[in-house]
Amino acid sequence: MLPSTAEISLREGLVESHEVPMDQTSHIRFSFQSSSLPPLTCHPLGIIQNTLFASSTDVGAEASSSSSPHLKEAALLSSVPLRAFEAASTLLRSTTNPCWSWSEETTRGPRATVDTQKNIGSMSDKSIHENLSNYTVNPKINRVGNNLSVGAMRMKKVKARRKVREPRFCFKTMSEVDVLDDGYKWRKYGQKVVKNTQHPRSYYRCTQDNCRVKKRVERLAEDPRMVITTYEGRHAHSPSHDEDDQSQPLSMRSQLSTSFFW
DNA sequence: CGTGTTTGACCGGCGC
DNA sequence: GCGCCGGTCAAACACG
Repeated sequence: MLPSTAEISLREGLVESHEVPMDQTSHIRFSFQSSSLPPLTCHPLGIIQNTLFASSTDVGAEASSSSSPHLKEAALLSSVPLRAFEAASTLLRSTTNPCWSWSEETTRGPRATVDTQKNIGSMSDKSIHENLSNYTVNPKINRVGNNLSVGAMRMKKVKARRKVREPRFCFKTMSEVDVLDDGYKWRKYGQKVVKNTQHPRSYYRCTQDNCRVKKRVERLAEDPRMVITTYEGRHAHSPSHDEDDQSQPLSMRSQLSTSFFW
């Protein structure tokens, strides 16, 4: 079975060629046709997290001072994060590979409190996407009680502020293992059996300090071979493999982390 | 002993 | 107001 390919024009003069992996263990290959850079490979989950959530500031800041041509290219690309996101999205949508599908939320804003709690395991891809993209401000979030103490009111305000919605997307893949290696290190903090499903939902948090990214992992009710991974938040750091390389020069580290950015 | 997992309790939002 | 339910906490536990 040959990999499906797609070419997406990220911006004028730069075309990427992608190969979508045929199983959940292989990686997407990026080749920059209009540059002399060698092809890059990375795991789709890593791509999506870094592409979807990468801002031009955090990727670009390191990259601009880096001697790594890949990171400089990444900085260039990250100046058009939406296009890059569209590219990755289009690629994964267009593939006929049955192992991969995803649904995403492209807008950012205050977190809703209703739809986030729906059982996506029993939802279709379409309804998952609709739910994710239909989040709106819940007016109750900003309401503070009239007869609360100042301290309590402050707590309420803190809570309201914390209700800022993190970007999230869910990703469905056919896999025997529940937790796919996406390059980041996770700690499990809960497991719950949700209604009308036989399989429990697991909750994970990124182990990195000051990183509040979470993910949920569950099996699709209708098809237990499918794993639904829902990410919430955006990593403010490189994947955990790189931690061992902190003693190395920046340029070296940049090169090592390149495959996770692009 | 440090780190990660398990699991019952608890909390808060939502619908009725 | 109350009950349901998803999400989180944290103590106990397992393991290297």
